[in-house]
Formats: sequence, C-alpha cells, structure tokens
Amino acid sequence: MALELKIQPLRYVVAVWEEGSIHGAARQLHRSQPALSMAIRDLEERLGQPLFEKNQKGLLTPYGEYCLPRFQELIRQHDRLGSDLQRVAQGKEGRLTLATVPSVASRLMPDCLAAFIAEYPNININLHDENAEFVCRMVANGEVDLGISSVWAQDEHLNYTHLFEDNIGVVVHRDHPLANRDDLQWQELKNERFIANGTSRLLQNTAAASLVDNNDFYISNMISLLAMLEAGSGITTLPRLAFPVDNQKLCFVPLSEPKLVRQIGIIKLANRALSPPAQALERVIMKKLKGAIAS
Amino acid sequence: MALELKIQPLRYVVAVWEEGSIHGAARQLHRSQPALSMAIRDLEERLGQPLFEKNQKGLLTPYGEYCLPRFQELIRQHDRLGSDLQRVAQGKEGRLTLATVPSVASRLMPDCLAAFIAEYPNININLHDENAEFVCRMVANGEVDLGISSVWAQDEHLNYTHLFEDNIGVVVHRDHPLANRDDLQWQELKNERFIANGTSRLLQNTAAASLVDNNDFYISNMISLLAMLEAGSGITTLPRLAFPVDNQKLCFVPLSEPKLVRQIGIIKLANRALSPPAQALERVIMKKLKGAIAS
DNA sequence: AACTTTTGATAAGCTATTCTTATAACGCAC
DNA sequence: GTGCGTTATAAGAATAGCTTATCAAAAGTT
Repeated sequence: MALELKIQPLRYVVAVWEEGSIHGAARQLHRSQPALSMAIRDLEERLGQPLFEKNQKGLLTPYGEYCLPRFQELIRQHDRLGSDLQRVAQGKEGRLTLATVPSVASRLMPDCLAAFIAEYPNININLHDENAEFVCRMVANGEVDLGISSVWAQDEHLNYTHLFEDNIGVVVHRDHPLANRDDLQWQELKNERFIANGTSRLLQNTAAASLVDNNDFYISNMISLLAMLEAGSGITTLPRLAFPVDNQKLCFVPLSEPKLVRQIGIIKLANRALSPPAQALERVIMKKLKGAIAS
Repeated sequence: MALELKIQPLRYVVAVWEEGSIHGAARQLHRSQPALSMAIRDLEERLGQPLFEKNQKGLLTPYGEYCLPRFQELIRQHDRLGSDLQRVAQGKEGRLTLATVPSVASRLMPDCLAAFIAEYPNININLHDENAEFVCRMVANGEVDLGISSVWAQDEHLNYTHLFEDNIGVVVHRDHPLANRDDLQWQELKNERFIANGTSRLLQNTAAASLVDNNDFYISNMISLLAMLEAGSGITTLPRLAFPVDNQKLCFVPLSEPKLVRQIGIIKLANRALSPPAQALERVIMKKLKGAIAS
C-alpha cells in the first residue's frame, strides 16, 4: 500500500528530463545508461504510470509533468535537510548555552569564546553567569549545555572534568598591615572585620570556616564589596581569579595555612552526549584552560 | 560530500524513539532487531554524531533531539507525496479537461460524466463545447486532454478513435410537405429556403454540397436556428444527435441519397500519453458510447 | 537507399546493501 | 553472584543496484 519512494531514482528522472536523454543524464551522473533505464522503469511500474513518453525519452507524459516538480521539491527538501544536519553535526551551526561562575565568565570566557567563534562563526552563543550552585543546577536541569564552575555538591547526574585550581586568598587594602605579605595563616585574621561574599562558602568545612561562621557582614555584589574594601572597612577572601587584576587600592594575599583552592572544571550531564557545538566549545576550553593557573 | 539520506533508516529512528527501545521498534516494524541496530548505527556514522545515548536507547542525544522532528518532517513529506502521486496515477485525483462538439456535450456527456464522477468523485472536470475544428485544435494545442468530435482535418499529430456514426438529415417544420417522410433525396430540397448552420460544412464535398454552396443564409446559434425553423421560414440539415429530441414543432428526416453521416470519435494527441484521469474517462466513454447509434 | 551514429532495451553477472539467524556482551534486578 | 531483558556483533542469505555486453530501433549521413 505505502509506496516507498527513494531519492536516487527521482534524481534520475530529473536528470533525464534536464538532459533530454537517458544517455546524457547517465554521463552527467557517472552511471551507466541501463542503470537509469532500469531505475526509471521500476519507478514507473511502482507508480503505475509512465513518466516519459515511449520512443522519445526526455519528453514527459502529462503524469510525468505532474510528478516532476514534486520530485524536485522532495529532492530539494532532502538535500537541504542533509546539509543542515551535517552542518549541525559538525558544530558549524546551532545554538550553544553555557553557564559559568562570574570570575570565569569575565576573566576567561572572552578569550575562549573569541577562539571559538573564530572557528565556528555561525553558532548562537548564550552565556549565563551564576554562582557555582546555580551553574550546577542549570546543567542538571538541561537549561545549559555546559557549565564551568567548581563542583557544588556531589551529584551523580553531573560529570566534572577538572581544568585548574584557583587559590583562595585574603583581600585587604594596600595600606593594611597585612598587605604585601607573601602568605597568611587564617589565625592572623581573627581580629579583622571580615566581610563575607558569594565565594565565602568555599571556606565552609575547612580550617578557616570560623571566619565565615562568626560573621554576619555579607555583601553579594562584587562592585559593592570592592568599594567597601577600598574604603578600608574590612577584609574578605576571594579566589585569585575573582580578584580584579588591575585594582590599585587592594592587595591579594594567598592563604597558606590552610592552603585553600577551588577546583574549576567543566560540568556536564553524565550519561548525556553534548550537542555538537558544545563538544566543539569543550575542545577549545580544554585546549585553552586545561592546567592553567589563575594569575 | 552530499550525504544521501534514505527514508527507511529515518523511520527506524522515529520508531525506536516512539517505542523506547530497539526491540519494540523492530517488532512493530516487522524487522529483526539487528536490522534496526545496524541501520541506525550506519546513519549515525554518516551524520558524524550519535542520535541515541549509548546504554540507554530510546533516549535521544541533544543532536538526536535536533534531528528527530526534521526526520519526521521529511518522512511526512515523503509519504504525502507517495500517496498523492499514487492517487493521481490511479486517476482518483487530478484535473481533466475535454472538448466536444455541442451536440455531444449536451446529449451524451451528461450520462458519461455522471458515470465517471460516480467512479472518480475527486476529479476536477472542465468541459468545453466548440465546433469540430476548434475541438481538434484544442487537442492539438494541448489545451484539453481529450476531444470528442468528428475529424476536422487529417492531422498526423492527432489520433482518432471511432465511436459511432451520426446520420445527417433534414429538419423541417411538421406542417411542411416533406415532414413525416421516412427518407429524402437531396434533390427534393432544391427549391426550399435552406438555412445553413455550423454543421453544414459536413455537406461539403458530398453530392449535396450545392445545398450549402448556393446559399447565403447562415445562423450559427442553435436556439435562433430552431426558432427560425419553427416559424416555418426554411429548412436545414443537422446530424441526428444535434436535433433536439423533444421538439414538438419540427421533424427530422434522414437523407437517403446521398446517405450522409458524421463520424464521431475520440480525438487525442498521437505519441502522447493521456493523463490518468483522461485515461479513466476514455475507458468510461468507450464502454458507454462505442458503437452507440444516435437516436 | 545503404551506412553510420546515436539512443534505448534487455540479459547476464557482479557488488554492495540490507536483511536474517545465531550468539555474545552488557546492564539491571534480585 | 544468577537470570532476564536488551543491544552489539558475526556470518550468511536475499535483494537491490550497478556494470558490461549485446541487440534493436531511430535519426542523421553520404
């Protein structure tokens, strides 16, 4: 009942019509003449009507005239789909969504994405910056293809690929007595006014946890936080990458005891393949950031 | 480069997705499980990306999710085209144009077309009535698929299939002295006022030609012609089929010397196949009219 | 008109695809 | 682990699609 059409014989019909003869079409398609003869005869039999007038191939029957544009239409749609799927498969086209923590978004992504769009100019990119927890959640929910973050919580549905470590240190005003030190132990901060921020939870469950625990001064916004510190109103901790490189008034001093790092890596869904553009971006990121050291 | 997609494997992908497993899909499609496995793997390789997550078939990769609706779309278009072409090939759908002489159009076509549309209700029919010359010309020009007419002129591009003969006779008022005769010889009409009409050229090159030749009274419109005759203002000749059956005031008397007939048959283009609906109508016409005698 | 050239049809055989059966490997539940 | 349900793999059969060779028919040439 169904009548299964194959694309190839339809091409033959169109070529014969275009060339005006089976021979010419066969030459153009790099096929032998009987190949076309037989394929077209088979198609005609399956349709139940001849497409070409007998004794004068190249001239369509009325039914053939009805069929021809429809054949061409299906061939067009087929070919369009074929090349579209191929471009998407190769990551040359499509949509890419990713989420990173703000420091990565502002310090590392510009370079990565520049390299990416140079190679894949037709990808629609969507970059979210959120805190580590939210990045993981967006990946887990499928809201983004890829995340770059520290692991927030062990989640068996998520897969973490390590990229580099980011040292955590203390941020103080350059006039502060602790400034210009090469390293610090957390106990030296006991009497400082500590301002917690979004990254402070990295101290939880570490030796320095009490810095945060005994504290109720919290500023989430980075700009406000820095302004506060620049005013000399306290100190905070930040991962090095989150500390603005060109800041004139503040100093970053690594913590040596305990030495604290946040692990930055690629977060993706476990047991789930990446979309082709995401695969491509992952390759770029791995090449650029694998083993990099925040500076 | 091109990437040739075949419809069948696309169906497999859709079925696996619908059924949630290769096994289920294979059962539904009456194929073996490896057939689907291999076809899908081949497709994935050709695309360059997996469509299904490994270890959990039935779950699409992001790329697979991109592909699936497009596969379905192409399959839909393919199937729609297939059934459309099949319906058209069987003459169940399409467009049919034909031209006949007016007498055939009004006396014979109603029956024929009624029988035709009973069998082929979805054909768009277009019936022209024109004189024999014009019918032939429309067929020759491809303006209509089929003509029913007498042959106007020998034309090697046209093909004539005889259907029946139509006697030519004299039409007179019932009060006329010649009325109620069984037959007539043309000489008996010499002194009558002869009104020529569109069918009078059938007398050309016959023994009765002088009836028309020596005459300059011509009425093309059948209604006007009949009104003229009913008023007793003259006589004319008509093929029997062109004489209205239920006319109360006029009589039709066949010519016996010379016995004149017009040949009515199907006119089509030589060396050209008919459209499927035209083939279907031709069958109906042959069955209904072949050898019929005009009465 | 005979001859060559061009074109399409047919037959036989080869190859690649596509399917089947049989069997192994895997993941999952118990 | 064992057992069940599923998928992957291997080997072989069926078929679809192609090629070469050949013939027949039509069209163009001399």
